[in-house]
Amino acid sequence: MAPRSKTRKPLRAAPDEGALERIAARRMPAAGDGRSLAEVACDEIRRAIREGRVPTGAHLTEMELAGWLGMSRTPVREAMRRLESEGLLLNQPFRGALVMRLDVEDMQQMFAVRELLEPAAAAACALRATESEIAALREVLRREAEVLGNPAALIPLNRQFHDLILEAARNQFLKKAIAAVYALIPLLGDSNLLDEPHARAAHLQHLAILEAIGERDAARAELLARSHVSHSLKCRLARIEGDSQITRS
Amino acid sequence: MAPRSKTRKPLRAAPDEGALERIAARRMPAAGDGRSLAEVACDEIRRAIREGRVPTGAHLTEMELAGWLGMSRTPVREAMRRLESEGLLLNQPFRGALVMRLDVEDMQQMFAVRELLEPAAAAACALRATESEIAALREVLRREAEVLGNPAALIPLNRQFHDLILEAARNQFLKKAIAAVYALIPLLGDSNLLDEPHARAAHLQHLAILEAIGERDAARAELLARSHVSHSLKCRLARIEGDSQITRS
DNA sequence: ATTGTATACCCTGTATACAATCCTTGTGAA
DNA sequence: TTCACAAGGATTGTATACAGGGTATACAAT
Repeated sequence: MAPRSKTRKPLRAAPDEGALERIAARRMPAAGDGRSLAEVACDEIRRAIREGRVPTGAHLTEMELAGWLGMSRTPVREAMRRLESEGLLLNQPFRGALVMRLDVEDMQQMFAVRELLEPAAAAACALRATESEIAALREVLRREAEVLGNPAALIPLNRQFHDLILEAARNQFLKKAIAAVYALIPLLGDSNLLDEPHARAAHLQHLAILEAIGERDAARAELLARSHVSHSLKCRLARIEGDSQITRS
Repeated sequence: MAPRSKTRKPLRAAPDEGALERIAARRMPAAGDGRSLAEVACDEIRRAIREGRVPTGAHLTEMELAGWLGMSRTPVREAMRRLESEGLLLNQPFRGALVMRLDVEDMQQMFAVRELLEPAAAAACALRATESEIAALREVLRREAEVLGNPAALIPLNRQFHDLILEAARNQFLKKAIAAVYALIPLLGDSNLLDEPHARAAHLQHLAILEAIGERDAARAELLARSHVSHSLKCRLARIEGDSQITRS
């Protein structure tokens, strides 16, 4: 089917000089921890974007990232395609990719959808969560209370709280829809939870939501979740005066 | 930040011997129509799934698909990763991929989320659509009326109607969330619109929704869109007695 | 000085070679 | 008979080679 004329050249004809460094820097597929290099690349790039080390609007090339991450273009390429489909990168055919940029209006759109989806998840959770799932939620909030001043510990717990609710809502499509929105959160820059007063407020809201869930009061859980999202947006907007990655429009 | 070592080689130094065969077997990236092979592969596989030529639950390997599509593993791999992230394929590390399978409960979950998102889109559309967008919607429905018995023509128009509403809703995140859900529609098998009575009913519902949008009545548009989705689910459920790809649980 | 054209270069898109991993299966011993 | 374990095959994960597209720049022509 492919009448290619094969002037088969040995691909390994590269001169041996530098072979030592090669071997020393040998990378196994799925190195060590079972994660593929493509996954590593994906996470690294995402993290760099979230931390602002790669500014929004920056131009990225496969070779550049491959050099930075110490791997070949193939897994980098895969990672870039994935980030593109998540919406973090904007691919320009034959010309590399741009780091997506969100303005204030985009952020408001994002929160508008979150105000739709997260309350639905809370309500479904109130209806369908098992007792052990509710116990797990309580445990997360108990630990959350202990680290309100420590964002590095708090942020994963916050994430876990939301993930557990979503899991208990028993709807893979709700999960997918929310994931599609959450994917762009790295573009928003620093989390609200870096600010301790807001962290305390958010924690209290979590407690209230969980209480409603525990009482199987779906309507109240829904309402509280909506105001939780809405409060989070207000905090973000208030902070935009500062150094956020979000461009003021 | 680009530690590229440039061993600048003359790219034009290719010897002329064998040039004829090369030209005969020429493969261009982004062949002809501007679409990359990876995109072609993605669409082909998706289509094969939708049409049931690849049954749900089937096991796929990269080489197999590469052979079928007449291209190398690289673009196929890219396509599979994309379809995996859409949720159509389930990747099993080192073991290939499975075509995802939805049961009735999954379908009900999907429609539950659509009942949340599509009414929101209709409402936002009613608030924000320009007059020319509304005119475009009218035009689509006018053409829809003419092909109610011709699914091949009807289905793209139906899609266009929903896309135009989504576009007019002016919310990229709503768009992303709905896209995440729609991505799995190919797994549902045959469209409801193959059935002319249902096509007529759906068309009438479209007209009603558009009328509400034209009158800028967001609440009514929302309500009508919800019942449109709900009706669509009922039709799907009624058809599951038959030959659907959906497995009865 | 400005515009048209050729050319060189960077980067992507694709193919293929190679390495690592997983699963299967067969063989041996308890 | 059953379990442990090793060898082998199948398939993915990764690296690299190569061709083609897109753009900028230099040079020529007006």
